[in-house]
Amino acid sequence: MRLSRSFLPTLKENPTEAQITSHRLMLRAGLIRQTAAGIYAWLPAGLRVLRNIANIVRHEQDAIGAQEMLMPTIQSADLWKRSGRYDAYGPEMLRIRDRHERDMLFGPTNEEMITDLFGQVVKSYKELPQVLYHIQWKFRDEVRPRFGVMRGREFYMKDAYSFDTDYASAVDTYRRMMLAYLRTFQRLGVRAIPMLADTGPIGGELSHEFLILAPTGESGVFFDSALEEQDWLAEDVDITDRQSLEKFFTRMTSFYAATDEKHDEAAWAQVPAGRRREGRGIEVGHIFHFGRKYTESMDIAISGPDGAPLYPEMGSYGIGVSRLVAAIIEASHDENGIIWPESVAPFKAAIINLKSGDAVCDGICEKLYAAAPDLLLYDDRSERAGAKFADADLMGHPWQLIVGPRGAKEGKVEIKNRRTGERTEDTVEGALALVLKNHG
RNA sequence: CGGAGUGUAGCUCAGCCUGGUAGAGCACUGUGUUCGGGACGCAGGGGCCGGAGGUUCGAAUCCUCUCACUCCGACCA
Repeated sequence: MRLSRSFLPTLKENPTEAQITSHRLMLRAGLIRQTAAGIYAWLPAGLRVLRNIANIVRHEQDAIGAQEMLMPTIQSADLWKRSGRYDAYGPEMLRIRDRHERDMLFGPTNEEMITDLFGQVVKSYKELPQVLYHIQWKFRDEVRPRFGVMRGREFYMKDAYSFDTDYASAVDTYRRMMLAYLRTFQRLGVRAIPMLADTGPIGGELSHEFLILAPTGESGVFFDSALEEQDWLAEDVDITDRQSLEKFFTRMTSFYAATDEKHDEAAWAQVPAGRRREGRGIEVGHIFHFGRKYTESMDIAISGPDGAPLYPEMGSYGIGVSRLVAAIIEASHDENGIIWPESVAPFKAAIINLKSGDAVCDGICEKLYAAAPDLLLYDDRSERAGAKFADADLMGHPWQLIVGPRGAKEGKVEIKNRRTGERTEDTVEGALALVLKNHG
C-alpha cells in the first residue's frame, strides 16, 4: 500500500480519551476510531491486524479438528428462555425488539444457539466428538467500557464448542484445545500463561484462563518461568492418543501458575526461587468444560450405544481476538510506538523514501514495493525524513527499508529492525529476502 | 449502578469566574527556502462554541433541562 493514498490517519498527539498505552497507540497509529462508547471502527491497518490474528487462531483450531462455521450476531430470545439464561443474564445483554414485537438480542455468547443447532443435526453417539467454532462479533453492554478495545462493548472473538459422549472423551477434547491455545499464542508472538481458573459450582480442574503478561494487566499473576520457556510448536503430541494428551497435559499443569485470587503461598514456595515470576496479566483466552448444563436444560439428547438417550458433555473455548490486538501492544511497544510481532503486523515493512522525487531513490523504492505491494507500506509522501521515521516507528512495522541518496547510488538499502534498532545494509534482493522470509 | 468531570477548528487546548458577536499550536491549501529523526517564511481555508429552552439590548460566557463522552469505584471475554 502506498501511504500517500491510504486511509491511515496517524496522530502526533495523544487523544484525551485514551488512558492506557494500547488505546493511545491504536488511535495514534490509525488502527481504530471510536464511534460510540465501547464501539470502534477498524480502519484498514487495524483490520489487517485483526485478520492476521484471526487467521492464526483459525489455523490452530483447524489443526485439532475443530470445524469453522458462522452463527449470526442477532439471536432470538426464545433460545435463551429455554436455557433459563434470558432472565439470569442481566443488563449486560443488549435486548432488542423487532417490528413484530418479538424479543431478540445481540449475542454475548453462543452456547444456546450452538446447542440447539447441534441437537437439530446430530442424533447418534457415533457422530461424536464434534468441535465447532466461529469467529464473530459479540456484544456485552458493559456498565463501563474503557481502555479502548480492551474492554469494549462490541468485540470480536473466537468461540468454540465441543460435544462428547462422556467425561473421559471431553477431557481429551479439553486437552487438545489447551495445546491449540498454547500454540496459537506462541505463533502470535506473545507469551500467554495458562492459569487454573475458577470453575464455579460445577467444580473440577477443567477451566483455564490464558493471560498475556503486561504491566497494565488487570490481574496479578504468579508462575513458574518454565512455562515461558516451553516450545509448544515443537511439542510432540499425538492428538488422537489419550496417553499422549495426558502426558502433555500433566507436564503442562505441573508448573505453578495462578492469578492473585487463587495464589497459594505454600505451593509457590515449592517453585525454585530462580524460576518464580510475578507480574500482571491480561486475560485473552478461557477454556472451560461445563458438562451437560445446556444439553440437559435444553433437552438435547442423542442416542447412546445402548439406544438410551444420552446428553452430550460440552465445553466452550474463547479467544478475545479484538482484545488481543490491544494486549499484544501492551506487551510489545516502546516510547516511540508499537512493536508488532511479525506474525500479526499489518505490514511486514515500511519502505521509507528519504528523497521522494529523486530518480534513483524512487527507482529503488518502486522496485522494493513491486515485490510485495500487499505486504509492504511504501511511504511515498513528500514528508521530511523525521516524520517518516516517526510514523514508521509509531505504526510498528517489524522492519524499515530506508532508501536515501547515499546508499541508493550503490543500489543499497538500509534495513532497520524495529524491535532491536539494529541497522544493516543490503541489496534490494537481500533486503526483500530478509523482510519477506516468512512469506512464500 | 454510585461518585467526579468534560463537551469551543481534524488533534491538543485557551477564552467562561467579571456577558459585547471566537483564538493559539499542530494538521490542511498555495508558494518559496529547506531536506537522514516530527523544518522555516509568506499568503490562505476551516468553528450556527454538543442540543433545546430561559434571563438580557446583547450569551461560548449566567440559569434550567437534555444528549454524548471521559475518569474513579463495584462488575467483566
